[in-house]
Amino acid sequence: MPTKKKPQVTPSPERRRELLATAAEVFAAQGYNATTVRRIADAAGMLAGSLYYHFDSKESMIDEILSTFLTELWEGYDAVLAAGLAPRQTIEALVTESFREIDRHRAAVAIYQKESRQLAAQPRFQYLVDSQQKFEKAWLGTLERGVADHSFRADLDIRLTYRFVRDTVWVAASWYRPGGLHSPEEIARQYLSMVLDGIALDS
Amino acid sequence: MPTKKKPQVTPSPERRRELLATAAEVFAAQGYNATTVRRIADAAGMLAGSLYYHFDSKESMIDEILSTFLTELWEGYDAVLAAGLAPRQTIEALVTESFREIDRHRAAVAIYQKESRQLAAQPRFQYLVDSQQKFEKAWLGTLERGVADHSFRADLDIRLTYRFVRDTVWVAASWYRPGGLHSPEEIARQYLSMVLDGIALDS
DNA sequence: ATCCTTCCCTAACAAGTGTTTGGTAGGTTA
DNA sequence: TAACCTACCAAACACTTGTTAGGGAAGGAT
Repeated sequence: MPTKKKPQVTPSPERRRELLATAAEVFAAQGYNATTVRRIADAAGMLAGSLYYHFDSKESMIDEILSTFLTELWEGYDAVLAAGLAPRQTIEALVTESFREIDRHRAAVAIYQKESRQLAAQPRFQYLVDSQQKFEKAWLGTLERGVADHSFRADLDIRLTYRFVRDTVWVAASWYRPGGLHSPEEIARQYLSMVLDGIALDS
Repeated sequence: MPTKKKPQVTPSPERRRELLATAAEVFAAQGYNATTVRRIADAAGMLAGSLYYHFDSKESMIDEILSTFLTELWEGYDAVLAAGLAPRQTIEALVTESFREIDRHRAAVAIYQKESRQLAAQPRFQYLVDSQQKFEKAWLGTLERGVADHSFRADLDIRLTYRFVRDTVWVAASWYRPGGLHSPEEIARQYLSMVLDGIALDS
């Protein structure tokens, strides 16, 4: 069989996860392109070349970081969407789940926010496009159902509303630090309160 | 005087502005670090080295793009803040002004969003930190005044509210395209309606 | 004692990076 | 006509980049 022979090495998955975690931190802090493999190796306490025992490229590092995150994210989302909740309750559950994911995958979310648009252009990262479409479908659909059953206002541009809700949730990853004053659930509660009812005092 | 002698050349300011505009587009599309000077030169129809007749570094290009944008932004903001409006009207004016700036400086805003955190670490870009602090002061102060005079809800974490309002406005630069269906003022109106009154239908 | 596997190091590579230097075509001024 | 200025090109520079190849130390298995 004259296929490509992978080198006969078997790095431990735990070590890989450790290295991916530190790589994710550096990517999130410096940006993917601005991050050199030497910088990652530094943070991991080894030399640049040694990373290639565990990964075959810098690109597959960010690939694994993002795909792992998205897999977990969709586990949560699919569970919510399958629960058959009313529109408003669905939005509440999705937002809460999102903040939990930000809590668990802060670095990955930050990377996703910054780099996904660029990466999505490459065929290798097609799953980013797929995920984004699925994402839009879920949120837009829920909002539309909510307008139909009079949970949500009908006088707003629905796409504008979608982007509004989506962005307000995910940009939180840029400033959120786990272990802060507020739990993910508390932040979700306040965000939902603002998004649903507004910050103005009705008089 | 044994100081550094600048080369005795005088590029035209109009050509500089043209080149900065194309550079800003490329920076916004590809990211600052991922953008090579050869790519900018390509887009401008010249060779990489020729850019150095007009600018002395890639860094001073992004520097000039951002500082020009911030100067104009603060002209608008300062006018609003000096008008002595009530809190709610101040917020409305600031948001509207922000969307006008996004309309005028779409590329610069996108660059600012993506790169400012990184750049702010360098002494050369200290003005980014200054601007961000002034920004926070203006918005937080207005929100606090609004809570005091019962324009805004008092049951929300004020810093969370600040980040919420700030982010919802500026992330729009990532998807906004001038000449679209909605004018900046129309987008501002809808955003304000959502932020102030929420997307839920009060029943 | 030998072998094998895991994990990292040393040292280099080719390609790409921002930048510099010297030159030059074409227009304007003297 | 000569001098000059603007705006660019051509070609190289020093350096950084991601990546590879070969080797070796440690430890468990045989």
